[in-house]
Amino acid sequence: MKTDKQELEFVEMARFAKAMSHPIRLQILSLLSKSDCCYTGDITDELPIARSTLSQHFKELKAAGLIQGEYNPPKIKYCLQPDNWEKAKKQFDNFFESNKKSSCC
Amino acid sequence: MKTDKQELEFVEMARFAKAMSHPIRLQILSLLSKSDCCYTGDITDELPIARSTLSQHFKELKAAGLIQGEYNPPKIKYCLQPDNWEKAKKQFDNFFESNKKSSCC
DNA sequence: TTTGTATTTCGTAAAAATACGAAATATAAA
DNA sequence: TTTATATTTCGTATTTTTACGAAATACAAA
Repeated sequence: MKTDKQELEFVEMARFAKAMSHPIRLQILSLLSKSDCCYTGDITDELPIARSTLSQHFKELKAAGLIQGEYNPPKIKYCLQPDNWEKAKKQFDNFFESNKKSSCC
Repeated sequence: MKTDKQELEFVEMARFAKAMSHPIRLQILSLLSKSDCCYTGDITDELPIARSTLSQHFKELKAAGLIQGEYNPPKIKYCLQPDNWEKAKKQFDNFFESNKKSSCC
């Protein structure tokens, strides 16, 4: 069914939205992009939050597929995950586009 | 400071993202738009969920400012909230736009 | 006035998110 | 080998989210 397909799409999009539903995580994503899409510095210099908490946020962004990390202890290099990033962008674009503000209200 | 301004923007955007972080709520938003941005029918016909649960989802969408409802008991007419809808659209657009996939990864 | 309809609020329970500090991990540098 | 560095994992506590059924609400129609 077509409906089921869209329902699955919504499930996936909701997962991206949830990953973006915390200010810290939006800041992380923004930081990653600003440093040419990757970041290696000490990110707690930029964010007022415990390291372990930050690590949890990274974990969630990774679980949602929005970022990826190369681990070379004691450093890690975090990057946006280009494919899913593009996918999320398209889903949101499309969602807002096909749900335009109309004149009915 | 400029940073604080952006932080506030992220707080607001995170609120929109959270409102959109559940498949049912995405379906609701989608339904509203498809029925010319408003909906008056029995929405539980379309969604496999208890009425009270649905009502909670409506409440959250309302709290986030994405929808509005005219209450004429026993019916309610739900509509997208055009201004905030537009605002959310722009925030997401802008966020993905300024965080483009680059060639670094 | 009673009945029907569509919705919300209430009470409750279970699961998930958020945050922290302490300890563990893995490598580089001294 | 010891020390320093950046990060994760663990244990824990608090708050928030999600879901349901039962009861309440508010009006229209019979």
